[in-house]
Amino acid sequence: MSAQPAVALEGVSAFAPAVIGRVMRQVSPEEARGSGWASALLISGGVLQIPQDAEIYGEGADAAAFYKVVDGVVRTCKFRSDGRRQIEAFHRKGDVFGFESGDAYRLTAEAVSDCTVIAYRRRGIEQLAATSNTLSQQLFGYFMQEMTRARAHALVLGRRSAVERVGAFLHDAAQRSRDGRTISLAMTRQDIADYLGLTIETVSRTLSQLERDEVIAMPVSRQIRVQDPAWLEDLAA
Amino acid sequence: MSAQPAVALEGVSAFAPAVIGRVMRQVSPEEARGSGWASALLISGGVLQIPQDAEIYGEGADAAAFYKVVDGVVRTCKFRSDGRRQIEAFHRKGDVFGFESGDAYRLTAEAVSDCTVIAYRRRGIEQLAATSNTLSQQLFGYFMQEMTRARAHALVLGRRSAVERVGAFLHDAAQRSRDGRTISLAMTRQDIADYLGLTIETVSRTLSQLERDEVIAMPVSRQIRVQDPAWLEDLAA
DNA sequence: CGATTGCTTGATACCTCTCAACCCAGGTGG
DNA sequence: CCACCTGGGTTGAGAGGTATCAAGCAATCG
Repeated sequence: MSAQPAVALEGVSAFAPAVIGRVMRQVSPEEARGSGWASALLISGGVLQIPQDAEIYGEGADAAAFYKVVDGVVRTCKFRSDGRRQIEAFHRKGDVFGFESGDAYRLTAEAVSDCTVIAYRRRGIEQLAATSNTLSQQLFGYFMQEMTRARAHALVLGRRSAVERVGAFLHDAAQRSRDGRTISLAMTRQDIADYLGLTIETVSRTLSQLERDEVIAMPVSRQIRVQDPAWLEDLAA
Repeated sequence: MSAQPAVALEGVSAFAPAVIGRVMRQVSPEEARGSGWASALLISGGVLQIPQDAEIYGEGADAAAFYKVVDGVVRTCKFRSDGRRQIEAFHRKGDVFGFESGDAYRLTAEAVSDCTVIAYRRRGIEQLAATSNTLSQQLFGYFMQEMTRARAHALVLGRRSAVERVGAFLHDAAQRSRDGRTISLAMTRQDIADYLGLTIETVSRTLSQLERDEVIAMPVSRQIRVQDPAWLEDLAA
């Protein structure tokens, strides 16, 4: 269960899931500063390598930083008392995650695959935003993106049938792929199921059915090619 | 399609459901300026009275304004090609809605009950935010609230059973009520169903079952009293 | 008063969950 | 090299819950 991420030169406290990671690779200054605004907020040593399935931060931990994905995929999720897990979002290269209104994280963030992320200090962000027009707009943009995704996710979950949910997931994934058709999945069927509010079996069955209907091709389970984009488009409408 | 929020004194076109409402009541200056920041953005004549079920703005319309609820309840929703409707959120007194990242609204806003809302100009908001620390923080706060709600809604919809969904809805509604137990519903069963991704019959049956189990009391269909708060609490956990 | 609207309740069909078996690829160890 | 194990994924059979179709009730309205 424990997802001590990682990676400590010396002793990582077993009870401090919030303290994680260390610099393992040097990222270029341009990459870290990203869109220009971030240098003032960049945490020294804030470039983190997170191994697969390791925790980046845990629910309830002090929300002192927010993060930007450089490489890999991150999931933010909630664990219920009955053991079920709801994935709120997958974050890919360029996405920012970990914004919080309160002092503590309300979700857990974990690495779906091996990841590189950059941590930015949260404290002082408002003051900086007030002095810098561009920073303000950048943050606003990231924020909007997060919100738009959250809304879109809620709309998908509001759909009742499994085909519609899986279809929406594929549609979204295809949109973000290079050519708009070829999807390489970093996540397991369980991840997809927990994201869509379905069971792993239903996800598997639905994908198989879509393959039989020649909407998609699935040479291996983690590689999906969309054969009939129009069909997905209609479903999403 | 156009949703000029404002305020036609004469002639409401029968074919322009988007053009609705007009100033019917004078709202005090303090009320309109609200938290102090808003006077600069307040649209002249921007206090609107919206009759029940009227549209405030439509999906696709130019997102020139955002709104604050003074009184009543507003729903933001999406209509699908198959005629189904998904309600993204209910907005109550003090809530702000209509934030958009792009130029057009992605959702439709309608009055669940007779409403009073204030419209604020969106243009120029970034500049203002950059010059005013307090405005920036206020907006940030509203924004965060919206995002937190969207996330919470997605988590509820990720839950599979009808009892859990209805329970979460009741829990939330009770939280916002005066005494934490007595709920006055402004919305119909259909609204609730479209918000929870269920059918009207399932919502009705679930409420009846909860009443039989003495978790709630329902003297009339729009009035619900929570008898067993702990039970709801456990369900929400 | 009949018509309409919002809501509840019943019977049945359908879809997803659950439980279970099985397949496959990769890794390990004898 | 092969037996074995493991984790991820697929598939099957049956149970259970929600959607669907249909009827009926109560309050409101013209």
